Amino acid sequence: MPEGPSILLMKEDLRKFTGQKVTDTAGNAKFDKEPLEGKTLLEIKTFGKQTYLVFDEMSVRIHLLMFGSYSIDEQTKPDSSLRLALHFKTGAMYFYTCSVKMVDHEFLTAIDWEADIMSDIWDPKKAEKKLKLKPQMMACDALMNQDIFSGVGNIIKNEVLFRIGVQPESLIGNLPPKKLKELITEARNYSFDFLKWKKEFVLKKHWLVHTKAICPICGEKLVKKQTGIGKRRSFYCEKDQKLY
DNA sequence: TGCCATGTTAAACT
DNA sequence: GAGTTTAACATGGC
Repeated sequence: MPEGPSILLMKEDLRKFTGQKVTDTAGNAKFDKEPLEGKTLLEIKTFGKQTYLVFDEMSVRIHLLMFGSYSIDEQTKPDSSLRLALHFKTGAMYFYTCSVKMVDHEFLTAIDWEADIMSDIWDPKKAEKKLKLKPQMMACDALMNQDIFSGVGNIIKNEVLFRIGVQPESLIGNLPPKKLKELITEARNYSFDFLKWKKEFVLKKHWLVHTKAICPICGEKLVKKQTGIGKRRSFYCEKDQKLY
């Protein structure tokens, strides 16, 4: 389910509940849910892969992790697996298999919202600055770094690196300035392509290297390898992606 | 059936 | 105590 663009789609789905009062809560989330009852959902904010349901004094932070899911109005899974449900007059939202936490307003103000790859206020210059501070970082780790490219996940990482012809283990400091800029602009571009394809249910169809075996450019076999700090799988072409 | 994966955090190490 | 590595969590698809 969850890379940044998917989270944005979730926000769209949830949006109809903003301005409404919580009438009831349920789920096995391990915090006291009662204070939410009677509170008005003021706003829904997303930051990368995180979603914040904003109430007057507190916010609920939701992270779908690897397998999280949600549904609207109709509960599709058994009670026992329900992490959190918020009921409203007109329906309800349900979250499963996810991390749910209460956070205070200071938590929200501490977030660097300009680091969100999907945001209107996304700041590529800022990303560039952050990258230049860490020349020893591998390109694959840079893209997965949620403080720099909040919202980018492993799929986006692989596809972006292929698009710009950079081998995942290339060091940021070795990239020519032009490539570094491409890395930043394509991270955002691809995320919006991802969003569009996801909406049309054709996301997988557009993968060029992720989970693939053959390079779409030269027809050679792709390399599949765990790379970087997170040891996440990378798919790349040794011919068409240069190691800097 | 068993393995693996769109992710993060906390515990357990050195 | 710091920095680093491993484990835990949990579900669905192949």
